[in-house]
Amino acid sequence: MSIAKLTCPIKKALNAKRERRKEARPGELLDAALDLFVEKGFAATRVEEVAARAGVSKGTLFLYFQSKEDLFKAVVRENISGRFKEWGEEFETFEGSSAEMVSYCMKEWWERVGATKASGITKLIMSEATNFPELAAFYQQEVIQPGQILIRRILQRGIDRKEFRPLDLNYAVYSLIAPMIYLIISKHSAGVCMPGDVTVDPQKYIESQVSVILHGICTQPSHQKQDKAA
Amino acid sequence: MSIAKLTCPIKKALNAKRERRKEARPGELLDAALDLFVEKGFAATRVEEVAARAGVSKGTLFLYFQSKEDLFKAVVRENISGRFKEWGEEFETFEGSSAEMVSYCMKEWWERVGATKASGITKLIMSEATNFPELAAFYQQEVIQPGQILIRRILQRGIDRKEFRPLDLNYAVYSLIAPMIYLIISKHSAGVCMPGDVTVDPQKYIESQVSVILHGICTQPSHQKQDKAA
DNA sequence: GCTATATTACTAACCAACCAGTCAGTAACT
DNA sequence: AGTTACTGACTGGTTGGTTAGTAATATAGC
Repeated sequence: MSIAKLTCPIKKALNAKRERRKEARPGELLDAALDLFVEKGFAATRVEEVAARAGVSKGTLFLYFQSKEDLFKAVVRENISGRFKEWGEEFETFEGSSAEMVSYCMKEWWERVGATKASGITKLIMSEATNFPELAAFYQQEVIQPGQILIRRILQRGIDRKEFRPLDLNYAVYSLIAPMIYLIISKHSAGVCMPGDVTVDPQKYIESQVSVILHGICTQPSHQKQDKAA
Repeated sequence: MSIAKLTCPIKKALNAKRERRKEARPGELLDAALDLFVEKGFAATRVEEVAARAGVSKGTLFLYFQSKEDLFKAVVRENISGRFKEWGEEFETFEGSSAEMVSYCMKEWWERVGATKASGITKLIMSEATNFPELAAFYQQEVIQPGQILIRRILQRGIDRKEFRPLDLNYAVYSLIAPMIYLIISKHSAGVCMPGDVTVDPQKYIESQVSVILHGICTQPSHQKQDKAA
């Protein structure tokens, strides 16, 4: 039906070269999807726009990913999952005090995750969890749980060594998590969290948080006398 | 055009009584809108569903509110703005130590705001700020700024009285704000933030946070020796 | 090297469903 | 008989996903 319409012989003659690059397409689509998901969220991102940014048509996208949700999961796997193995290993080999460890982890986390596009995915999940429960469950299992386990191990180490006072880990983990998540939300919420007239520097923010937390959980002040110069 | 279709004489004869209640409509619509905005977010909420829950047709909603955004702003004004006057007055008349004040404020905030539907609006704004910049600006001005100012005053009071050590207020405010916002996000994110297998009690969460924070900012332990029994 | 044929990566028109906002028309009040 | 609160069909626009059809490449035969 409607054969005549199917091809537009006039067309944009320039750059209309149709390329075949089966290998490169998935990666390019994932890059484009990450950008757009972070920028606009899951629901508000149009698959056609993802395809356009990757330089292909919408049809091609559905050739490589079964659905929009499938595309999203692939983005998560590509950009976030799999980092925890590396972090766990770093935990094992860390040499300093537990206070130094907390400080180191929070600063490194910012550099390696918080400051990157990947953090936008975390914010997206918090935002749209209720509307897309399947994605939420996926992320919970793939990212949140491993992350919490790692943080518990750090605190447990400090308690075992008597560097931190006894803490209920079920709640104390959030003393580290909450400020980090808040920083992410701030970064991706167009200045709603932090007023634009007072510029907040992430590094200083983290230093301030770490300082309060360490004062709050260490047994002796001496334990947290690390880096004053930063 | 198409006059015949315009009325269906058969119709659902039962409960099809058309009522005229000009006074009650706006309030009922605002209640319904609050529920649905909190439950599904701004973009995902359908104005027709809001109207249906309020027991009127979509057309009636647009009789009372110019647009969906206008409806949202009305919800914010109805449920959140205007509380700060009352809070400011409480600040003036508070008698205890600043540590007690911090503890009192955070617990009261949970009861009066965090635990109510109103907190869903805060989460919604964080989530959709980038997609609806006008709403974000509105909320920033109407809610966030007054809130931050109040928190600064509390911390400044502690510093002035030498109960808290000297703090850079531009960053220290977030030691109080971040855990509260994180609690809100958790509450409205279908268990993504806090794993379902470990039940987290908001009261205990706040106690834990307050404990760490006060250990972290007080000059002497004696200053924060308030309520052990809770 | 050149043409014919087969394969498949890719495209874009299309569909069905959805939705904010409008307005001609209806019925409940005065 | 007039006023107006209220309705619901309609418009114009959007979007996830499908599929018939197109063109770039590979291979074979000469």
